[in-house]
Amino acid sequence: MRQETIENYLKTIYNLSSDNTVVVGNKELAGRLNLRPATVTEGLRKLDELKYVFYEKSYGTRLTTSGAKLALNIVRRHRIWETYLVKELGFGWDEVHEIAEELEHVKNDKLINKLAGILGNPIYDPHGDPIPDAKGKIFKSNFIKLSEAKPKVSYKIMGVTDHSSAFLKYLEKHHLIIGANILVKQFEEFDSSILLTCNKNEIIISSKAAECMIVQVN
Amino acid sequence: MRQETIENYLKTIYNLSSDNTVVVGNKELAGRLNLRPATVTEGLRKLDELKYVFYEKSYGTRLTTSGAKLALNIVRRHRIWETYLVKELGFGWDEVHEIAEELEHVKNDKLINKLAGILGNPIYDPHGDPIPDAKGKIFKSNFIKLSEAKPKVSYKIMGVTDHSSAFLKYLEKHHLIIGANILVKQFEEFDSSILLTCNKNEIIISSKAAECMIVQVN
DNA sequence: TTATTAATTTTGGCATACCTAATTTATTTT
DNA sequence: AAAATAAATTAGGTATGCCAAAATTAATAA
Ligand SMILES: [Mn+2]
Ligand SMILES: [Mn+2]
Ligand SMILES: [Mn+2]
Ligand SMILES: [Mn+2]
Repeated sequence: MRQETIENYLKTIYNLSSDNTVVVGNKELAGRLNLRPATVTEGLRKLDELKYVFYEKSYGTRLTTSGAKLALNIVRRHRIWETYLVKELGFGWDEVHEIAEELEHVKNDKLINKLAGILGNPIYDPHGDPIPDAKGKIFKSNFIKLSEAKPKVSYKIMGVTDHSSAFLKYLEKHHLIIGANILVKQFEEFDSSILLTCNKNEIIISSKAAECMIVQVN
Repeated sequence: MRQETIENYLKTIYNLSSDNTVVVGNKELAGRLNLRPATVTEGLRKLDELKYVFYEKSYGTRLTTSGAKLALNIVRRHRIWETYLVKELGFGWDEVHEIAEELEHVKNDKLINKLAGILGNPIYDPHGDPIPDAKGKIFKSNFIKLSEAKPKVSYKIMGVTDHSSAFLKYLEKHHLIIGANILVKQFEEFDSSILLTCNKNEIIISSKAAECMIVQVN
């Protein structure tokens, strides 16, 4: 298997398995990788042979220790590059994901560690995602999705789970950036939309948007 | 054809054809690309169909205008990255070529132009190779190989044509770095080795090394 | 100019990464 | 527990990028 293919599978399995607690299904994996389920079945069989995953037919897939190690490494590269592009090269947080998708496959630990060093070994990337350290250790936090927040509680925005330019630009337009403090006023029963205040401005957020926002109690 | 394959062919043809004046042969191209001649024959047929090259069977290959344009773009990316790695990230000139071989395929003009801007739009890379500007324009110089120099003339080292770590470390050990002034004392008839002075030290250089050093009359 | 040698191309194959359509297996609904 | 639906797998196929060995063409030496 091509190294880039392996890396994309492992990274995606990692992102879907929330810390290896959930087994990943073929259909969802196929969707994320822009492949057909049949293709993914083949791919997983090979990754299983390479001992990167435990693949149980018709059931699901988990990363092995070595698979998780590689996955964490790719995730580190991706997030370090995103951070470097934003902090050192002046890109917007909405334009770095695509570039990092390519840069993450450049294999050179010295390079990544140098970038990380220049950045002061950051723990979070521009989207609030935790950056594994050189050993693969990741800072564990107790963030929740905004869609799971409680009314009348004040939160701080810590991250996003959708990295698309469209979504990030939308957030920016409403000043819903990382670090911003928001007060959840109420949930609309009808469509689960949320009324909240941010910088003294009231705004209504769709449940879809709230699903993609990560917050922490203030 | 995969984009990366195309880029590697075009870049290599560019590097072998000295400004498109020489037609490139299959055997040499195969050697540079680490492929077999039979493979290159196929590849060139496809590139010809894509209008990136003029490929004349059993004769040789030249870049078309569009092929040259793409080639220049890859060369620019490669050399900008090499320069950035050395100047901004603290790598040695002997360790950047391999990394740049990967980074050069990351396609994002804004990124390259940003790096170039930070560097002050350099015209030469760490090995003395000219860097095409964003439009593909290259600064033309009248450098010669040290092997073609004349005795009793003083030169300045302007570049190298071998980017291997082994060669660059050898040069560094003898202070034969870019910008250094040397005086060619004499050519040894027997093996074409060169006796020269650099920083008041005498040193003998093999013809093989001299072939890979680019100089300019002082 | 005819050998001889070197470069190039052709032929036939192999492996990888995909796909669609058909089939099987698992999960929901009724 | 059937029936219906959804997910996963298998079977069969295409396109790409590579190779070795044989055949051809071009270049060089005799
Ligand atoms: Mn990203
Ligand atoms: Mn990110
Ligand atoms: Mn180089
Ligand atoms: Mn260079």
